[in-house]
Amino acid sequence: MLRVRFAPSPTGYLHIGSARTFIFNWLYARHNGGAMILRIDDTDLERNTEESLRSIFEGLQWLGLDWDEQYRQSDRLALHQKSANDILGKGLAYRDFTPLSAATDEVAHTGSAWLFNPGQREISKEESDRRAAAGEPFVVRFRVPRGTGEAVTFHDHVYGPQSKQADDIEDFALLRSTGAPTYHLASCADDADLRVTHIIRGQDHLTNTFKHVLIFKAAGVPTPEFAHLPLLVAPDGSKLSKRRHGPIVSVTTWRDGGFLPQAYINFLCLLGWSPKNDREQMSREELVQAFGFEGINRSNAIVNYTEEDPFDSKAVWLNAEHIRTMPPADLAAALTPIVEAAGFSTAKLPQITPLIQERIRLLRDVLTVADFFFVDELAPYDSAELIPKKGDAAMAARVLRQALETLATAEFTHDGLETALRAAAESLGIKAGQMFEPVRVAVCGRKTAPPLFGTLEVLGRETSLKRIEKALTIVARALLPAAPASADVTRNGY
RNA sequence: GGCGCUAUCGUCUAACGGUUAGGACGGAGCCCUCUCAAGGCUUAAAUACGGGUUCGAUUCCCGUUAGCGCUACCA
Repeated sequence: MLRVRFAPSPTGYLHIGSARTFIFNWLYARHNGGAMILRIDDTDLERNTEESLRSIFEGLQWLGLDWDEQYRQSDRLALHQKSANDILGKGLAYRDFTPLSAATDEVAHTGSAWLFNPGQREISKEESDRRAAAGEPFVVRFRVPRGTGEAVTFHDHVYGPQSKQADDIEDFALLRSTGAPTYHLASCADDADLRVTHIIRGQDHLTNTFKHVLIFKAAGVPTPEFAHLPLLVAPDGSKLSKRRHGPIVSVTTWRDGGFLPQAYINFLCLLGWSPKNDREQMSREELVQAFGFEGINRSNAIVNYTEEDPFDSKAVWLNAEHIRTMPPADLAAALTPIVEAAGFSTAKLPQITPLIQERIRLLRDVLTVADFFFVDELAPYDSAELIPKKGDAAMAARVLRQALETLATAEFTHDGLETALRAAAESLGIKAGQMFEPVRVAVCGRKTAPPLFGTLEVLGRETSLKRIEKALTIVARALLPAAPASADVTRNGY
């Protein structure tokens, strides 16, 4: 049975890179009918926060991907300690009694790589046991084989065969002086105990894997398969961090920015993985179907963003593609919480949605693209906006008066409105566009808006007429001769 | 410093050792059109550098350069 795990440590919000690691693990599990394990790696008591834990679950919940089993490392300390003591008992690890301060000084002053503290490896079992029993503090270190010329090797499903001289690996810690396990030990002990068959994680763990292979061998358990993922980095190539790159590294920022989870997952998958057939927009099912280690890339991928454009343009495009191709009813449902949060009624959303579906790229765009459907009173706009191309204020006034008359009796359907308004334009002897433009501005408050007939239909006769009347008064004011008495008004008007 | 990994358009990427180096986003232009979108068409834009191996290297090998990672009693 294939088993994979995602093991975040609750020391921050859910990071975009972590989300992708989760997604790749999930895809691999689902593609192969395996089990997905969520393990909270909370062995660093000092840095763990409940807030962070909440944020991780919040992010995963939004992605909408499930898992089959869930564990918390802090519940499993006994297992970790037993594992470390087994290795110690076999003589494959040793106690290091070097005081913490002395050790750090050593590291700081040494120019070359630190490998182990002098003298500690040679302490006899008897002396070691005696000093430990006497209460002297120590850390348990792995006894990395030295001077034997042997290499630690493993095969990575993404990076291929990996090898490193044991002599280049330092005697890393297994247990701290508090008795708490280190990440390396806890991670391996749990992976073994949970029978994880494939470890899929960030490439930042590639060199740690040599240590892990050593631990698995020492523990006498089968070594899992490995697949390391290229990292997600900032445009300057540096690691994405909240401090340097801001909220863009947090999954919730994308959620709040108006991304569909499916589109976000789709985008993340395309960063460092390719289906190799030029497919871009893919559903969750298609991703599960297509996913495999063969498509994973080896070089880091940049998440493109700028101050002005916080979201990668490809992510935005992909989101728009998903929005355009989803059933309107689903889109309306996705839009509902956003419209509600803005304090508007969602009653007309089902009719509004088809009009904006191919015009919004992020869900929150509904608030800027369809605002005029929701408000009672249009925001003030410049009277000049009402003047049609190659026309003047007088033409605008004529158009609006005609529109008032036409719309008072026209059938309020898309086709009925189109016929009526086109006929109205003809009767005025102007181009259709010259007719539509003032009406559009009158009912939408701006020139850029969804198609006019559908818009009028959704707005309804009453609101449409009211807004056109209002526009007419605005034009009429602009048409007033510039009499001395109204000079001030005119000047202020502009 | 030591060790490890990586290197194709601005970005994401494709290319059994043989292609006019392909696609997508973004950019530019044109078409369609009631505005905006969407859609269609066109276009600019890349194999980091230097050596090999080979009839032939984006592809294999070596070196250089650059970037990233690890080098903690963090994960």
